[in-house]
Amino acid sequence: MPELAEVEYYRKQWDCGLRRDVVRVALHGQMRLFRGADVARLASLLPGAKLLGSEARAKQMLFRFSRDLWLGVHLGMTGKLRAEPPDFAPGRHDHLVLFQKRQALVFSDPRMFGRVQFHEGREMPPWWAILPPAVVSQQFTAELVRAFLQRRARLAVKAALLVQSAFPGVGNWMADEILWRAKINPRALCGTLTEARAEALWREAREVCAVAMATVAVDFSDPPADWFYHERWTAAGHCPRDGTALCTAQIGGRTTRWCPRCQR
DNA sequence: CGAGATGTTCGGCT
DNA sequence: AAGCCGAACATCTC
Repeated sequence: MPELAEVEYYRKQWDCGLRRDVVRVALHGQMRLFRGADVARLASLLPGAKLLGSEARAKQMLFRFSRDLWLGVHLGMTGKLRAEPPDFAPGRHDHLVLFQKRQALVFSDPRMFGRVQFHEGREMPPWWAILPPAVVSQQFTAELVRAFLQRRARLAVKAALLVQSAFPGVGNWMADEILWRAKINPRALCGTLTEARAEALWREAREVCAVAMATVAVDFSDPPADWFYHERWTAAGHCPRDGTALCTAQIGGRTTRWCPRCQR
């Protein structure tokens, strides 16, 4: 589930733990989720540290603690964050739980495609600092998109939208939404897009991200009623613009839906 | 019961 | 050699 706006929503689920100490940590340290992380140090250092702040970027989150400790979380396909009462008993899929006096901060992920990273140091972790500029930011220019499309000239535009180094935070449903709004066929090769279409792609990417952040990210409410989003889930989906039955195919390795009439 | 799921990474092929 | 594609990861749901 988690793309850009959903990640921001889940980040806030741990806000109730801000400015409070971690008293105990429970984790499934042997799981794949913790690959590359020093689990022993995480478990020994976090108790006694205070949660000071958090931030979401693209599909990732960073939690900052006192004592120069940092926790990175990627939700993968099925990851979630939530808060539970302080006497919470972790279930099978609750792979990391930070117990505080008044609540337990829980990270769960049944499929375990997510990831937990642990960093010690005054500076934010290097893997966080190198994330590309957000799609909604000033630095995300039409020129940047145009250059990327040229570099990936032989790649289907749908697959291009899923490249995180170029469109950070965009996932499968957002990619389909962007293409529908820009009226671009998902199979079109990046190198064949006219300048005007490249610009439309850039503009709609920003718009979809901005509106998702204003709706989904706030309370997990649905995007606006006239979005393609609502039709793309249903087997017999129709184009919100012209009523044409939607096409379905695997493009860029992912299920893709589009309107064969207005997306050329 | 089989197929597919809103993500990433790796290995093999061109 | 860069870049593209499909498979793998592990579990749940429809």
